[in-house]
Amino acid sequence: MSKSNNVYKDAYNRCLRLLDETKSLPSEPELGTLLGVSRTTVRSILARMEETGLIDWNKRNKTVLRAPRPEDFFPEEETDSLAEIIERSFMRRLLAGGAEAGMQINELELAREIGVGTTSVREFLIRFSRFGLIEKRRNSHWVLKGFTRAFALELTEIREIFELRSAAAFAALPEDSAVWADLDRLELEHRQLASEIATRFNEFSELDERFHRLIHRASHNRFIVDFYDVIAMIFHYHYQWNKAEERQRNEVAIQEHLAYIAALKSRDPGKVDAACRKHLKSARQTLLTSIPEGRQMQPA
Amino acid sequence: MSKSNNVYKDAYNRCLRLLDETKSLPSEPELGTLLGVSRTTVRSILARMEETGLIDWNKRNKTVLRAPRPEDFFPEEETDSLAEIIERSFMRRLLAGGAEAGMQINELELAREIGVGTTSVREFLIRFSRFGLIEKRRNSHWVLKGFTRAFALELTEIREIFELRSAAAFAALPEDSAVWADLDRLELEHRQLASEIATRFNEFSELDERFHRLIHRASHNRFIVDFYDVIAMIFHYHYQWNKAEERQRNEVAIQEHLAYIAALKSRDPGKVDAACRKHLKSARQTLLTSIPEGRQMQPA
DNA sequence: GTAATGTCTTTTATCGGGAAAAAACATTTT
DNA sequence: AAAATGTTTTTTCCCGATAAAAGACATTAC
Repeated sequence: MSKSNNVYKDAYNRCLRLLDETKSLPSEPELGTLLGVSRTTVRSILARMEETGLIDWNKRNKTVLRAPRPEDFFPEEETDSLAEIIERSFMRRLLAGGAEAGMQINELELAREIGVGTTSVREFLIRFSRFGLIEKRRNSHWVLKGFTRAFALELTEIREIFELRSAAAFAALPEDSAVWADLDRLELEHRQLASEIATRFNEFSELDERFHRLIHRASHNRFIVDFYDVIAMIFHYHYQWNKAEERQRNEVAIQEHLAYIAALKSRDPGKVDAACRKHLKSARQTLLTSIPEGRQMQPA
Repeated sequence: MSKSNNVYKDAYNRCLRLLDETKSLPSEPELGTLLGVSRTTVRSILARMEETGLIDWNKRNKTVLRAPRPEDFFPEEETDSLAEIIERSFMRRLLAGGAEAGMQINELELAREIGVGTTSVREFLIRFSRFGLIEKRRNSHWVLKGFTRAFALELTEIREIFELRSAAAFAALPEDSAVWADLDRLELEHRQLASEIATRFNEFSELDERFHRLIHRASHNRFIVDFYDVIAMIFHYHYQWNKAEERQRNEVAIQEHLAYIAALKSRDPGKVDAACRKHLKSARQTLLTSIPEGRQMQPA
């Protein structure tokens, strides 16, 4: 079987959405950039679109013949990369409970249960290990360290160090830096979301990530920027898992963000520090309350 | 070929050194713990030792018949794991120059040149990516970010944040903590090394790592502890590469460590902070001077 | 002559297989 | 009965192979 063509399927689906907007598609290289794939994949997409009568394709001419129908799309689950499938499956087990600290992780068993090769699982575990939740025993199995209270505290400690620093760096950026426009745009999005919170509260998670990444980038330090991957990952699954009071929490967070943005715009270090601290404190609280107190990691 | 038996060969060599010290070897499980391998490997070792007339092996009885000779040992290069081989080979290229920032890294080519399978190279690159020197383009090649001045500055910035924090935590540890004994032992080792600096200056690198790891552990934060892997890796290869003024540098560093240790023992936060800062500053300087000024990373 | 399309080559992502090493189970020894 | 040895099973590590995807080169269109 070797390799699934999820890249093609995902790009195909995204390309279908373009058909609604135009009467004819752009050049192959242009489509490639637009969809983030190579020309090889673009040509496969065009070939299929011609086959299914969606477009008429003749060299430079790619005329749209009809609007895409629901059945033209590939099923969602076929557009995920193996890495995403493995990650989701792994995180589900991890958060579903029964995943005690100290437990062994078996590559072969994981591979079998998910229905993929061992190589993909190995690569996933190696990549995943930087999140600090698992650890490798040389020439042997992986050990689960567990999504514990200790983990959350260690994670948020670093987050707070890094974000306070990044926020200070952000506020010190020159007037003509492009980030101020980015910040304005984010502020607007926050206000829009706040006004429609009743129906759109679940969109906050994505906005949250973009906001914090913008701030972290101001550190100009790859280790700080990369560390946000760990935070984003944890919060991503945390949000999926723990929906209790979601709307309420997000409403509070939006207001904190707006205060934080105002502080950044004031460029007053003291205000920035205070607003940042306040928000981080409640973020930590949210995370901590979702972790059951009972089980603690055993000392090694 | 599938898998090399380097674990066996390395353990065999280490086991040979035990023969000098005793008249008979301990039980199989005990040997396994001692050598850090499974009983399966222990039994392979014993089997060969019997074959080559090194021991007489009969059930619980493992009598040493003769002292090991140089030709009994497996060649050093056969005892390295594939991961180590790939890492060394990769770092040599990286530091040997000609490795410009932005350059592409080709898995297949690397695998061919080192003479290993692509899987091992891929796994290495994934593991290595957390050091911040390379980056993956989705569905495509890796990009070298380069061992640049910017890298060194970003690395040392984090190091300083983490170590100042860890040092403060260390000094605040209770009197009865085991770390104070560890620190005393390290202090002694420093003094011994200082007195024989003329002949043993190249042993400093290893002592340096142990010292800093001890301090970082006081943070009780896995992300801080793990980050020292990045520092250790960089300094390890940096030391191998840049031997200029090595003795002089190490002599200074030992004195700084001793002052740092004294400050920790005083448990005076102000003194700790000052001694730590002073040492980190000169460590940063050492690293920076070894990096050519000229080439800078291109903005993305 | 620039930028597209058409064609061919190389590289990446992933699997299955096989030897090395670990782990589990059964049996013996003290 | 605790701990060793003997035996069998399982898992990890690593390679080679193959389809998907990217990339390079050749050709054509404007």
